[in-house]
Amino acid sequence: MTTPLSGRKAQAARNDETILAAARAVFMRSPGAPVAAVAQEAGVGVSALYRRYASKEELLATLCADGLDRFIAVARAAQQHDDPWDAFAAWVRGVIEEDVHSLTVHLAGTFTPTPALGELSQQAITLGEEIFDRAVAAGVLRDGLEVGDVTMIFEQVTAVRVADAARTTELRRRYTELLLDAVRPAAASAPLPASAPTGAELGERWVPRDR
Amino acid sequence: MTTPLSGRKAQAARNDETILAAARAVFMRSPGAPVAAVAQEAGVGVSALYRRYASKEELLATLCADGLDRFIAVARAAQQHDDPWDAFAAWVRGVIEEDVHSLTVHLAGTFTPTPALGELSQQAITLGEEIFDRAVAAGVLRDGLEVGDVTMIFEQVTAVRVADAARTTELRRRYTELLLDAVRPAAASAPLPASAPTGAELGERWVPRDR
DNA sequence: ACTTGAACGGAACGATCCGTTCCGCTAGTC
DNA sequence: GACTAGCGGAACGGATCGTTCCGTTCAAGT
Repeated sequence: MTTPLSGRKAQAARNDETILAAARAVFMRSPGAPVAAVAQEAGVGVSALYRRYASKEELLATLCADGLDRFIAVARAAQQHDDPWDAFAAWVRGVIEEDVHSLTVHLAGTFTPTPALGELSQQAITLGEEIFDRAVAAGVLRDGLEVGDVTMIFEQVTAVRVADAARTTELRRRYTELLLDAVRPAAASAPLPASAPTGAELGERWVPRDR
Repeated sequence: MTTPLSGRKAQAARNDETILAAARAVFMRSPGAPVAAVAQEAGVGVSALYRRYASKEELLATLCADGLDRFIAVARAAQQHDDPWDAFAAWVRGVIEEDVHSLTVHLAGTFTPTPALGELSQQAITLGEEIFDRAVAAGVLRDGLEVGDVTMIFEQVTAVRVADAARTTELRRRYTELLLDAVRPAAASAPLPASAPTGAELGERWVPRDR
């Protein structure tokens, strides 16, 4: 069943994806962007958008679920590696590459979470723990490192951003490798100070923010 | 000359510092905060604020200059270390500790830069280069690392933030040490990909942003 | 004691932004 | 050729925020 190039239905169906892609691009760039910016990026009017989503919040929730899906897909693919370190590195690189962090955590707090989102997020967390624990068991991570640290690494690399999008990707790759090096046992010059972020600390960003 | 506890002049002088400190705290927490938030944090009315600064922009510029001053002070202090690595580490730790990055780069682009600010910033850059080059000459940094990378490290660690301020400081210390480990020669498993950010890329954030 | 005015608190104003709705048009479809 | 799903974009209403303004207070000067 190939979609015909013309016809109203086909056009509308194509718009579905165009709009979602535009929303992803825009909100990744600036999480607080107005709805009109998404419409402009997609080359459509605002009404095309509101025909599909009842509100901005619903669009954001959809995007967030989409991000979690990607996260889970990346993690599952990474798990296929035989070597625990390769799996770990593939997971980290993949999450950064797809900019999944911007799509999830940065959007969290801008809408009231749904139960479905909670389940997806729980699944993502579990997958991450599996990959991490395997790496720990294999002794390829430095002492004292915990899963929460990896989340913070995502957060930190995601903060790398310059005007040019392609260059941003390049730079993120650079610091991903830097941090992957940092996380190996050979890098440790002393125990890390303080304690890794707890699940509660990482979870607090899901509650709606005041500002 | 001790300031008397009472008297209008004394009260006003005390307010000067209270307001600046409040502004620092508020804008470090959220760079786009309204003026009223600063007034509230300082426990004064908005008019006390506008008596001292002609506009919000002027307040931000003052704060930014203050941040650059701190940066320069930290760098000068770090330079006193005999050991090049100690100097480098002290510089990085100090900048993170004082959260100078939030005070400068995060505020940049929200106001039109003044020439004086440009000079301060140039001085800060030069100081950083001196410390960095000394470390490179001593061979205590991994191959391929450049000064621009250090700025990005500041940016990344500054992105670490949780609700509790004290805990944020702790966590930032943790990742500062992680990244300091990463920049040492022992950590290098392979050359870093891509190239370090150029001066132009780092400078572009000083031009006023559209959003 | 009385006046004065610097300093201030906070309400009010006006501009801007943004989510959402609505109206008129277009172009497939029957 | 009439009908209507889908759409573009102007218009609306609410919220936010920088700035101004007015009434009040209280230390200093007489």
